Amino acid sequence: MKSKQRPTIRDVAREAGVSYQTVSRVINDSDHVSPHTRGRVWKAVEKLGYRPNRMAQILQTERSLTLEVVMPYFGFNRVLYDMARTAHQRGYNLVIAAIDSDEFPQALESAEARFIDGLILTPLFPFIDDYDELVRLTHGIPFVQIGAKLGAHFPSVIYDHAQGARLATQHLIDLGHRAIAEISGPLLNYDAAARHEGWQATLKDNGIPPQPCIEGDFTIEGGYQAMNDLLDSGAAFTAVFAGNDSMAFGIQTALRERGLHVPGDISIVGFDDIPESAHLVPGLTTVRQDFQLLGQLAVEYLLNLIENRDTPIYQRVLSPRLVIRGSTRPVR
Amino acid sequence: MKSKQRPTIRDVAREAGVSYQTVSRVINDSDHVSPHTRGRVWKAVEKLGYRPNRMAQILQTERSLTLEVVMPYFGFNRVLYDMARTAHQRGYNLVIAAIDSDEFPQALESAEARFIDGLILTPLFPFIDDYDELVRLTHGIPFVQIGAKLGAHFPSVIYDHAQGARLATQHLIDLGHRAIAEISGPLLNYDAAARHEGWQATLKDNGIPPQPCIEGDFTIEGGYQAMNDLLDSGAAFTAVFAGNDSMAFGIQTALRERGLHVPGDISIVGFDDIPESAHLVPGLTTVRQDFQLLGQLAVEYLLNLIENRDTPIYQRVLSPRLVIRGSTRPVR
DNA sequence: CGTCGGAATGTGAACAGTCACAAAAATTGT
DNA sequence: ACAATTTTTGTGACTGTTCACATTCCGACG
Repeated sequence: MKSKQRPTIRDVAREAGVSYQTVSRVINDSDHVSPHTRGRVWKAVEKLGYRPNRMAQILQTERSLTLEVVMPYFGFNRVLYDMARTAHQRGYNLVIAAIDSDEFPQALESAEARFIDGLILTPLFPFIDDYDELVRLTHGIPFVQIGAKLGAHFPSVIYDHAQGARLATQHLIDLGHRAIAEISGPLLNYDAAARHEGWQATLKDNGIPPQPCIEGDFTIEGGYQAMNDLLDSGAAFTAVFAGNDSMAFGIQTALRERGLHVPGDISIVGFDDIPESAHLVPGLTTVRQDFQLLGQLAVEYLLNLIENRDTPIYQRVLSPRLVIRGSTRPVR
Repeated sequence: MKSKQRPTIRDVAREAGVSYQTVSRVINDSDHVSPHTRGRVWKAVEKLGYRPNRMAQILQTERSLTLEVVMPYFGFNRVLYDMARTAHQRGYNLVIAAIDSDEFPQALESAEARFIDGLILTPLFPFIDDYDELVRLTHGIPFVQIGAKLGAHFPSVIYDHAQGARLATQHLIDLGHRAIAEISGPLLNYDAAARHEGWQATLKDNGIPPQPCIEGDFTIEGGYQAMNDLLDSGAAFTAVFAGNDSMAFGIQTALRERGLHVPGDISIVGFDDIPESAHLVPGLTTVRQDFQLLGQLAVEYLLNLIENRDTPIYQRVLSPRLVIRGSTRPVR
């Protein structure tokens, strides 16, 4: 009696007195196995504590039931867990490729070698907006991009950031503001750029001349720094549109240090509606995105692409909505 | 000429005019291959665009170079990305098992079947504090637990939360506070319980009678709710120790709504030092933990356990530190 | 009563590598 | 120059599973 580490399909077959192929059929829930045999096999599986060797299965089937999120530090960390959860519910695993942008091609090579079934991508340098080019790079592995450019012709799930920025800016204009500065996110980020354009367009549509804008980096400290720069520049404004809520936190601190009151002197609108924003003093008026939903939709779309070859290719665009709190007030 | 999908090691061998074993040696950077042959093989690899099939390698070697984080929703989401990054730097992948507590045993079965090399665990119901029991459940896969109980005799990386709570409470006492309430985290969470004990012990050490405590859930809304409950109970206090910063946000809102001023009427100390805390008004005095460091140390320890069989088993305890900001002030 | 159809089961050959050992080639010492 | 040694290369077997196809079994029907 040899004591092997792990029982194999053949051990189970011997135990149950059937062929290994029959065991394979049973564990794969295949048709054409008599209930009687099925029972015997399961009993043997139970008795030996047999678990199929996933790697052998993957080697044979070329399906790993694994999705990979390829993303740089910058961005969507907060959706990771929810994506993993959605994947798990459909029987998939989710692995994170935490890469620098220049490792993108290698990461995709590696994904192919590991039989990754699908990819969640974020926009990466250098930006690639061509579907065929992306298909080539991903070696034909189905993918969905989050945070893609509006209008991209490949599978993607995004928020309409320009629209969100329009809501925010119009809200300020409706309150009588005309001098509306912006602290934008990094403009080579599509989301940041779209918000920036929405702000610009809304000003223009309302006959307001161009207003000052400083580029931040989406962090609290970056917002703080940018607002100080803006104040130092001597620009006059009664309201600020912040590229995201984190920067709004820093902006608010910078204003307070200069003796400027929110919303008495300056109104602020943010973007994202992170949980803390409702509890700032005053509460932050902001544009809400549901990141959890975004991650969930992206994974579900990806799974459909994997499991139904004829799933159509589209861009799903979600509409953000304005949440009005205490940080905005009619201009004096 | 058959046009196979993917070139295999044998195709490369034929192309380079060597045996498949030699190709295997070259791609594994093994010794005893002449520079000349090595060159020929690499050229063939290049020419055919050969990439080793990871699944075949794993099947044979029983090493997947993959770590798995097994965790429920509750907890350490924010360290995911940093752990993935640390793993990546050492050539490992990281997969997330986003499970409910009752799926714990299945998750570990599955990990074994996928030849997961190491596990990052968080405490899960039912709590298991026995090393041998954990080894049994994990099928001998090396693991490191984060957020383990202080004094646990298995590989773990934690902060000393009781110590952090002592720093926070002593700080309030030094400011003259004696009526120091607590809004704790969920007490069956080890971290929350340790903070709670640190608070209690410090009061006792200073000859202060037991103070009111309400159990929250670590969320902003939970903190808001708990503080309202505390105020409704009619308890008298001049300071609050919050189980974490998120709850401190909710607590501050609740106090403000009741017309109580921070720090004028009530001082608050939080725990974690999330980035937003510095930008609350007033800035939140809190106990700082470096989550990034925690994740990084856990992954590094895990990799050592995997790669050196004789890595000692220990609990690494990090010391949090108090960050004093505007939310605490001497008692009136 | 032979044979036909369909369900149930079994067999050989992949899948793409690595390991252990055998064989050949190159290097060294005497 | 020849045996001893070392380095380099090759061969057979094996990892655990699924696929494609072959075979057996069993009742029903002409």
